[in-house]
Amino acid sequence: MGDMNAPTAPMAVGEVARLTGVTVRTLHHYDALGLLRLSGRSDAGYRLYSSADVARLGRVVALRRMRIALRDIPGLLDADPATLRAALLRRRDELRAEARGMEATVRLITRALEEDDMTTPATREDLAEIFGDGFDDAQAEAAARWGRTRAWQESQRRTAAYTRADWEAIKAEADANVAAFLDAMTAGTPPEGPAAMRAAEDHRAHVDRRFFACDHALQRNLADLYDSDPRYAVAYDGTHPGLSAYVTAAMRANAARATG
Amino acid sequence: MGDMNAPTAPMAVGEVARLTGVTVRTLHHYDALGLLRLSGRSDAGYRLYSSADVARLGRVVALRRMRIALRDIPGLLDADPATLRAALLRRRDELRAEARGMEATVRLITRALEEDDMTTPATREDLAEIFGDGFDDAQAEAAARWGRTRAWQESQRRTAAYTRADWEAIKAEADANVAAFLDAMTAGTPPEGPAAMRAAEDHRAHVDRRFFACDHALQRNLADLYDSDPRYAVAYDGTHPGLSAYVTAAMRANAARATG
DNA sequence: GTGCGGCCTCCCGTCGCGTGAGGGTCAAGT
DNA sequence: ACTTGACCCTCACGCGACGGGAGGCCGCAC
Repeated sequence: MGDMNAPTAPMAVGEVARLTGVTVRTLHHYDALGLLRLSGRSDAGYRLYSSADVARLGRVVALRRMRIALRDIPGLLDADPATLRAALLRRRDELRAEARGMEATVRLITRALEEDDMTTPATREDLAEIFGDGFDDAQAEAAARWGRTRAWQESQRRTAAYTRADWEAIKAEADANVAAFLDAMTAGTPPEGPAAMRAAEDHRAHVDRRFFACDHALQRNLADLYDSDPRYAVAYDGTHPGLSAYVTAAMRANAARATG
Repeated sequence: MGDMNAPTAPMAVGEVARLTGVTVRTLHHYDALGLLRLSGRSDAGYRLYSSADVARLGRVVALRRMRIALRDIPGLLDADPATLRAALLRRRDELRAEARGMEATVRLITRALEEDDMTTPATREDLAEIFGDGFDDAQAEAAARWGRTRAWQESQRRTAAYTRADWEAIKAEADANVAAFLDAMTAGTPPEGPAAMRAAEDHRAHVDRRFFACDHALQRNLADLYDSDPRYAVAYDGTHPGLSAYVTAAMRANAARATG
């Protein structure tokens, strides 16, 4: 009366797909990767899945729900619990890191939205947040020292319109530049060396684009100014002693190289 | 004395890359996409970036830090604030959704780790969590009703070893199956229609793989059993009246189709 | 015999670049 | 004048996990 072979009758892709919730294309893909050593083919070439195959696929799907990479899955299907555990721990850490990255981006966008970052100038609070507290004091002191120079006035005029996004880009550029100088110094190359020259030229271009027209003659003046201003020494040497002297030497060497 | 053209001298890719913190390859890529209408080329074919180009690139980089897709960026660089705002809001929502997905995966892995999901049988608490409270009662009632049948005993023997991961897969399969029946019913197709036949056959295969050997003869018995047990009617009809009768009719039709 | 649905095998597309291969260009040193 | 060595160029493949379509065979029902 009952059909005796039905319970173990192998299934074709469509049924397996419906049973497991994956697409037919996915089954093809897994087959192409050799992830499923499926039990056979019909005469017409149809893929046939036994219930053991479907069970195996179920474990694959479970691992995929944990976002385990396909290439790691074959090694985990028949792994001992300790190996599996280690893999899951590692993947979990990676996912947490990714999620944190996403949330950081969400916060970045939120700030951009709240503060109309991209269109309105940054506030003093923004600047303090980006560059650290004490920014106001430094600003006032700088104004007192150099407020009458042309360069300062041009800088003031230009930076007044900078948005928070601008300032963040500026800080990123400045940080990269300091890192370049630091690399050159800790590598033991002299301030006249090619690495320091590149960094000094980058620095000049940075100042020129962001603050005031700064050719190589003015770069020499800027080096003098840095040397004469303890704020710069503190900023550069705070973490790495000797860096400020290295930087100003490189600036002079670069200026000399360019102007003769 | 000063070199008058330096401040506006266009830069080549390497310098721009160092200034903005992106790679040279990225600049090539943006150029290929037409994202940067850069000001020109040198005689040798070198890309030349004016400071305006670099400023534009800076805005591109700022948007990329917000994980805005490259294809959306051209439209946002010169967009009015409202458009930009809308795009940022949309992207933020997407990122939040992605982050939530990641965290859900993290929780999934955490549970798998804590409960040794993949190797040890699930607990009653697991089952209550997956299938809802009342699972215990239902289990006891079912045992009282059908405890002496062979099918029940086989089912008990097999399910005893199922892990939490197994049960979650089972629930996913069952949900998909119910959805298939529901689709067939709401589409107005009869219980003997092809869609319902597929769903009924899937259901039989599901039971066969997961619980007890279930051929088409036994499927008919199972339909009788469903009709006789108010728990099934409640489970199926709870959300969609008439579904349980539709399902058992389909089961009988499928059994008849297969056994004649 | 003729649909129609399901199955097959390629093979291109996705997204944002990384990473060569193979070859010109440019400033500096010999 | 020649050679480094550091730039720059243009292809073009690779990645990860499939989606989707073209073109064609298979099987069951009318």
